[in-house]
Amino acid sequence: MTVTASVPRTPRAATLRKQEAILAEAERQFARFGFEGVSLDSIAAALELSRQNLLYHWPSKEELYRAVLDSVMDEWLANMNAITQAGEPRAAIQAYVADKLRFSRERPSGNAVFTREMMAGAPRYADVLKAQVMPLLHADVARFERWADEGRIRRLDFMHLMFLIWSSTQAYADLGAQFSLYMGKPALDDADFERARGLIVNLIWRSLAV
Amino acid sequence: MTVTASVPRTPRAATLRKQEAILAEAERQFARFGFEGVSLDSIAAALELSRQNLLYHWPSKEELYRAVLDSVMDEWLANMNAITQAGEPRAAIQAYVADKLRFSRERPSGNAVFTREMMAGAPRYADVLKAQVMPLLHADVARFERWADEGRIRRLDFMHLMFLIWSSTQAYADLGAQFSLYMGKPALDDADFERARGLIVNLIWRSLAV
DNA sequence: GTCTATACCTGGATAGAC
DNA sequence: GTCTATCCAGGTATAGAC
Repeated sequence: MTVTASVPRTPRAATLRKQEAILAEAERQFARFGFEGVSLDSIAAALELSRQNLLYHWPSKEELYRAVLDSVMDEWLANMNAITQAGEPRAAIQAYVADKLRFSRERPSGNAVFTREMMAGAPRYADVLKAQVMPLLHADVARFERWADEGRIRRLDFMHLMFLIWSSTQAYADLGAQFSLYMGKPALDDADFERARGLIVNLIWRSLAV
Repeated sequence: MTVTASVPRTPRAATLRKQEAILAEAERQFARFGFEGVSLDSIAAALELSRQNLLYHWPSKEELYRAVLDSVMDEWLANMNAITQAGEPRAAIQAYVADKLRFSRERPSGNAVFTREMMAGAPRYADVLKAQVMPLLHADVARFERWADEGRIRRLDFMHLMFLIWSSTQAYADLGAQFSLYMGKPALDDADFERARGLIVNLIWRSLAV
């Protein structure tokens, strides 16, 4: 009899850690090059794995891609309740913009994967976007409308306002590399995000305030 | 002797028209699926050409891709002088936002190809972006600074203001399909662009006006 | 200028040994 | 759970006939 049998060779924790590493690397690469621009080989190579090993953990490239999107969506949904939860318009704007920018700062790749998917017409994720994002958007717009009805904010085109908030904050994830290049620095820092936050919030609030 | 020899079989005009058709189709496909997501076959098929014929007109896929970017850049540079040319801040903002949105409306694919390239870190076009776009951006910021010095506008962070103008207008090209889907219509129409223009201009001017 | 044929490679995915 | 071997589709690009 050997002692090896009693020792668990591949603890579940290690496997989970590896799968998370794969997800993270996949997210990074999909963000830059899109679904078709990434090969399983390039993901595996970055982690010093073989492509075959990677396919052991996910049945296909597409499943891996959807797993990345699911993971981002989970975090996004957990963070993006700012407007509908807030009881007060100004606080809602401040919280929403700050949350969105923080998400852009902390998970730029995850954000960019989404943008790419949407630019392509969401061929692999339209169902989730329509089921999850669209209702949130309409709820936010409705909340603004109610505040306008109550005379607490001026009435703007709130749908397009949401598009502006969304695109101007998202850009700090998708185009952060370009922005920093144009400003002559290696990467965006906390101060840049703080300046962006201040500018966006002030711009919006100056137009909303009665 | 035959008469055919005296008749030019392939007039230059037809060739040019074909090359323009190729460029246009390539732009449309690169916009949606990115450089790697597009095959020469799919471009050729859409034009009812063979891939080989396509490669007769351009030496390689990469050359075709750069030709698309060059073509977009030419038009962009011709349109984007609004701020530096205007003598008056409010007119400058109005013209700039209107021009940028019009460009998003008239050439959404061209705009999207650029966004994709920048998201990837401009692996195939960084030289041109640095040489052409960056000086324009800094000139625009400098113009705002001068107007602020003269007390004609309030001082904001003009670099980030440019980022906001850029991203919020660009979104109507890159994400137009998503926006229209969220609004429950088949495509964005003139009224949508007009609403976007009004919102963005008003938002900015309310913060700039002294 | 356009076509057929072909070279050559990359990439996703499966089978099976260990 | 990881590796080697292999299959096969699709892709870029070139050669050469017409």
